[in-house]
Amino acid sequence: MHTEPSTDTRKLLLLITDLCQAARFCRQDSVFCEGVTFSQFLILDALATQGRLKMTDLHSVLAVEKSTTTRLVRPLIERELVQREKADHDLRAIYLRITPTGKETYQKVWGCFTEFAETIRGKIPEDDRTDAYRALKTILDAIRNTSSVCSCNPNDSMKLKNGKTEFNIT
Amino acid sequence: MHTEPSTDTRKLLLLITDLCQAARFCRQDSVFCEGVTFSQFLILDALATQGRLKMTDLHSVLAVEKSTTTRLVRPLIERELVQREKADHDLRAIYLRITPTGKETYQKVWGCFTEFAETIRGKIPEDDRTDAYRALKTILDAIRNTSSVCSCNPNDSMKLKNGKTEFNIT
DNA sequence: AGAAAATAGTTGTACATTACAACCATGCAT
DNA sequence: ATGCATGGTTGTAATGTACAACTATTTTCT
Repeated sequence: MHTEPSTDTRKLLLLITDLCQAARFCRQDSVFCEGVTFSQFLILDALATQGRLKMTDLHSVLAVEKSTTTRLVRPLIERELVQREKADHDLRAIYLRITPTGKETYQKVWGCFTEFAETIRGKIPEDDRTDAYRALKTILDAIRNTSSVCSCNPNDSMKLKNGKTEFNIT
Repeated sequence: MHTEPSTDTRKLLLLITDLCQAARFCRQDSVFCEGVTFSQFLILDALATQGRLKMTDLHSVLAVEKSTTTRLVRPLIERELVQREKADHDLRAIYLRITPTGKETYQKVWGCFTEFAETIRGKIPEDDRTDAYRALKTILDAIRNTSSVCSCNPNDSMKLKNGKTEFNIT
């Protein structure tokens, strides 16, 4: 059986659409609680399970740019769920540690997330579960490891976004 | 074999983390071209394949709030990739139609996306492919159909959001 | 030792995605 | 009619995100 490429492309488009919707859904406030967003929960989780971490470590946990990490962490520090510590071996680095309050909050939020996770789990036939997880992981990895700079994109200097035009006259 | 809940919850957390990253990745500019974003591509696709559509129809295609639809469509109209038409049977409704320019752009972007899709497809073992797609769909649907308002969330009035503070660590 | 390069982190800026609430115009039902 | 429902836009704002510029420190190489 030969799969026609364009049909398959469309299948992937639909899947990715669903994927984006699901991702959106998972980050909704209603999934969490205590005023903690998904990213913040990930940070708390990393700190709670791995102990003291540097900002750099968080970059890879969150897979975001360093400036983004700074901004994601900020509200946690303001709320004193996380605290900053100077690293003595390197004055540039900053360690983060979860505070006792942070730990409490983390546990509550973990509770919320567990409810959510259990509901989802309940909707996946038990027999399929392991396979489904594995399959999902395969696809997600495939997506993430695709470094696609689309070939028709040689020079996006005059990209039109939201009606605002920039002309590069050289 | 009994699956321990908390382990399984963690498994789902990791999966969802990956999911969000993948979704983010898929919407990157590098996947598309012609200055069209993922959502805009979806709109063009819907119009190209289904012909004239009302804003309302797009709400469900995109699964977003109506105000969001308005804003997503706007740049396409400004760039004249899509045009608005009054519906005569209902003066409130507005029909959208893809323009010839829009169709051209759509085809180019579809090309970009095809490249992307093919790269991904190449990374999923052929035997697994059908199963993987199905499994993914199962999980995504499970997620989307989970109406989780977490029970510890009676009143999130005192939420602290991204304030602006300068760090002072001494 | 001193200059150059690399690394850690913050801030400025900007954009994408998204929602809720308020609003306007039109259509429908009682 | 009058009032509720529907389709759409605008105001406002939160969240996530990146890139570039900058500071401060550390490392590396001459």
